Amino acid sequence: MDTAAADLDEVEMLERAWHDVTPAPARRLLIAAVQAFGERGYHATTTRDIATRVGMSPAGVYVHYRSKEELLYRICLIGHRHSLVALRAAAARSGDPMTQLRDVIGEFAAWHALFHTPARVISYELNHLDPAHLTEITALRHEMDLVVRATLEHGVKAGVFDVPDIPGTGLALLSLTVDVARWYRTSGRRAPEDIGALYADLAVRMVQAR
Amino acid sequence: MDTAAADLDEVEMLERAWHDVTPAPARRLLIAAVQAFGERGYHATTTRDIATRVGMSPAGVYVHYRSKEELLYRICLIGHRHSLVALRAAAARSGDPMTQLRDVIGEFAAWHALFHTPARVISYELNHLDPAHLTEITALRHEMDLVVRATLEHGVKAGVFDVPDIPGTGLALLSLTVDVARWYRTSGRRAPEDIGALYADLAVRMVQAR
DNA sequence: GAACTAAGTAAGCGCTTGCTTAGGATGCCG
DNA sequence: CGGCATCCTAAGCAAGCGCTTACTTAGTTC
Repeated sequence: MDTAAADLDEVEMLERAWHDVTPAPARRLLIAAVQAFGERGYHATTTRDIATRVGMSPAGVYVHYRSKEELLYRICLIGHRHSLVALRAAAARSGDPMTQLRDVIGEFAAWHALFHTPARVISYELNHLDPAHLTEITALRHEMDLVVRATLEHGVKAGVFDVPDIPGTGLALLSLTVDVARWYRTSGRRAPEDIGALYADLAVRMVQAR
Repeated sequence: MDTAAADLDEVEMLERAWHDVTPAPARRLLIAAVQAFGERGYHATTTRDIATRVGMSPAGVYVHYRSKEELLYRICLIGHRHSLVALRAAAARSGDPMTQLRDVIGEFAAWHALFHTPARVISYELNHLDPAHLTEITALRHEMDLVVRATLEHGVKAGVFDVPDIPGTGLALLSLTVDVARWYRTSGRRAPEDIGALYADLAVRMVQAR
């Protein structure tokens, strides 16, 4: 798979996933910001860069967004909301603890690969948010923690998981999936669903008695 | 444990671990850069900030380093060398595959917690290096990959590990340890050695037959 | 057609940044 | 004591940054 084409795929996916960001130029700016922030980092990205990516003048950004920070805030908000929706949907799919764990970890890992650029932004650039925004986003991140932890508790209560340290294991599982965004490359040899399958398998091993 | 005191501990550890960076003002600048880059990110850190942290004028930085990028390069170099040394020492400690795996993963995870600020810099800011420097550092990172992979191969060959996908599992194990630098807080409830122990346990579970 | 709205531009502002230059201070050595 | 090396400073430069302002254009409504 050609990398430029894969990047185009990610843009297309974002256009679809973020179709409710309107008007269209505002959405295109937000997606351009994701690309730029993901590639260069928030502070190394200029508003001129973002504007140029969508064929606007630098002042065009301010027609739709109050500031550069607002772009980041919006990205973090929509990115976390979407990943939480994906996570919760995966958790709700099965009542069987082992299947549930496979679904939760497998799909979350795949999500981080599929949307690796926004995932990178929401995981590594969020510290550049204004304090109030950071607090809000941190709370959303904590929600993910709770979903994974509930999945482990479910398995322990059902007597099929052996997890001596639920918070620690939950943190490790979440950590595994989140870090996919750092190392994943569309030019790499593993497709998102393969990563998901591998991680689901490893998660199951982590909760079983030795 | 008080956070400011713990940060001071990290500075002291770095003063000791980096004692061969001379003269002393050069070392103090490098450590100040680690703190600043770790807290704010490379691009959001000014040379004035770094200089001020060690009580120098902004021009003082250039007495010892050619550029801001050279600070980052040096940090990445020394950080990776030290973590590689730690990793290899852990791998060499035992000939028993299971113990070796516990040592490698447990101590690497603990290292990322203990030195979480430089670890954060070398994992998340390296993309801001000049291209030639980035290539060099990327090769060092690849060395870590090889150590972990060799550990898995050792166990598989000895017939005590069940790892269908060695590269993938190696990547996941490395990913687990590297991501400690992102989430670890000295104010958190887990000490580095506790994290190491938890991760060693999870690693062992990941390589055993289900 | 006039008024308004939405979306955008060109120009520019005030400030910041990484870095350079010219010079200074201190300590050491012959 | 003079020369040199080391370590540093004050001042300033050129470029760039996020953002503002005054204006333009196109579309819509009455």
